[in-house]
Amino acid sequence: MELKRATDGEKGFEKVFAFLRERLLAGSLKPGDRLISERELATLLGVSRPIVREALRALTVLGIVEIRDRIGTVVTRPDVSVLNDFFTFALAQHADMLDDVMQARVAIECQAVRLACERANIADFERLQRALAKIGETIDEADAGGMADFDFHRAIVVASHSETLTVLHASLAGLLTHSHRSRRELVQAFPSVKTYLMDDHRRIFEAVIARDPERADATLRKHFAIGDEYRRRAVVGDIDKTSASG
Amino acid sequence: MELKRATDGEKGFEKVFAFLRERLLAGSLKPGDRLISERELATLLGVSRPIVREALRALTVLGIVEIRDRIGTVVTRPDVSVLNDFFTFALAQHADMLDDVMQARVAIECQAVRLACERANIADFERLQRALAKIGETIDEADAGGMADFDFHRAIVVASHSETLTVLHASLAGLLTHSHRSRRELVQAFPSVKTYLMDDHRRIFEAVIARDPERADATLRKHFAIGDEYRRRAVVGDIDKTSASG
DNA sequence: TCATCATACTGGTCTGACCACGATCAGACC
DNA sequence: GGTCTGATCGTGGTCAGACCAGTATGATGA
Repeated sequence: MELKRATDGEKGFEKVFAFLRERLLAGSLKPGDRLISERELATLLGVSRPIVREALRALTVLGIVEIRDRIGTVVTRPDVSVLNDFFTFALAQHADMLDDVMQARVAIECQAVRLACERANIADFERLQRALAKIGETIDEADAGGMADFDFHRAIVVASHSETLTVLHASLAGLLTHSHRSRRELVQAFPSVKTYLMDDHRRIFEAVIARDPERADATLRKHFAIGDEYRRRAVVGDIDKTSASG
Repeated sequence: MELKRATDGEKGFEKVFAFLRERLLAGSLKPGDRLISERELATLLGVSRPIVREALRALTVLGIVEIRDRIGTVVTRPDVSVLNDFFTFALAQHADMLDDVMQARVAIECQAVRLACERANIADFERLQRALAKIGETIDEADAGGMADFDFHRAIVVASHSETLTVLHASLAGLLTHSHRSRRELVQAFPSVKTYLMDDHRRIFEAVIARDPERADATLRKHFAIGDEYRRRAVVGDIDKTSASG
């Protein structure tokens, strides 16, 4: 029974995947190129079409390729947003990881704000300013306020003009939306949070405008620390105080 | 004609993928669990087995699940090595992404070193010290030196005791190894790199020992900046100079 | 009690078919 | 001649049923 073999050691899926990987890494398959049809690929490699589809689907979730219904399979420009899927799965395992994820968010944003100081352009400034204004307008609304808060922070990362940081931030943000919302609930508990929210964000904005990375980083970092402090006090039911540890 | 079912709008692959994603994100499917067989899954969701296999394969390349031949499909603890696949593809066509990823690495490590100052224990200190010693021993070797360098930086992240930061850092590691290796080649070009490598890492280590987050962050950040400067000078063919912009 | 073997699983794969729709080109119409 | 229309072909999307090769398990025999 000379089943298949001989052609190469890999079996089925691996064969197809390796075949495509080779072309993709070598550059003979570039973004925009259309692959040959699944049927051709199947006969070419001596496997069945379902196997070919497994390989194509694998490349799809890796963001390497896009399967277009009734059109064909085309090579896409690698998009970092694939990481989103992975991180969602990877980080959603434990709920107690929220604090930990927050640390990663701080890491990303503090680096982003530094880069933003160097790279931000007029459009970035305007976006930040709009987000800042929005925070002021929605200071008393929980949902809208939370979104405005997040938009500002996202604007910082966007202003860094780093795709990697942007994607990582977006991935982590999904897990932290609750954090943002609960933060806004502090507004009711602690009136001083209002000035904290406005002043902090404004100071960060000003530091970026001044293109002062050190100050921007420090201010943003302090902003996070104070937010933590507020949440901590909310947990223990402390009364309002303006100061908070840094 | 009850073609597709009205139970859900998604079709085929999406249906299965969404079904499994739900369980995985909700936590009803935890690492170590064995999924029901492909056949059961197929009948349960009203799709064919090849479709189920597409979904399982997708989860496999995402590192969420492992298909064991003739055993079954089990949920794995998310493994970052998947991201290496992605980055390998991405970089094959997009070499300029390296700088961008480097920014993410700086972000992660600088935050990690701050946390390490707070959380590092004796074991972490010892690991850092061993890594530091290794850097000194392998200062003249390209490969071993690069590994020692990377090990030190990884030890910092490990000392942060942040799973998320560790995961992110490890995921970027695939790319960073190249960066690390090429960095070591600078040792030949610039003798002063030796002292730079030793002194910088030692200073970082000392800052962590002193549990001084600000100094640790600043030192590490400067370390990266000087490394960049060396690489820049290597590109333009500059001669050796000890000082570098910070 | 223990070793052996039949059986019922599992994943891995193939075959051949159908559907719905986009693309294409020939033919009809203006 | 040029444009519009429609049939055909190709594409992905899916299905059903089958076979293989091992694993795991339980029944059977020693």
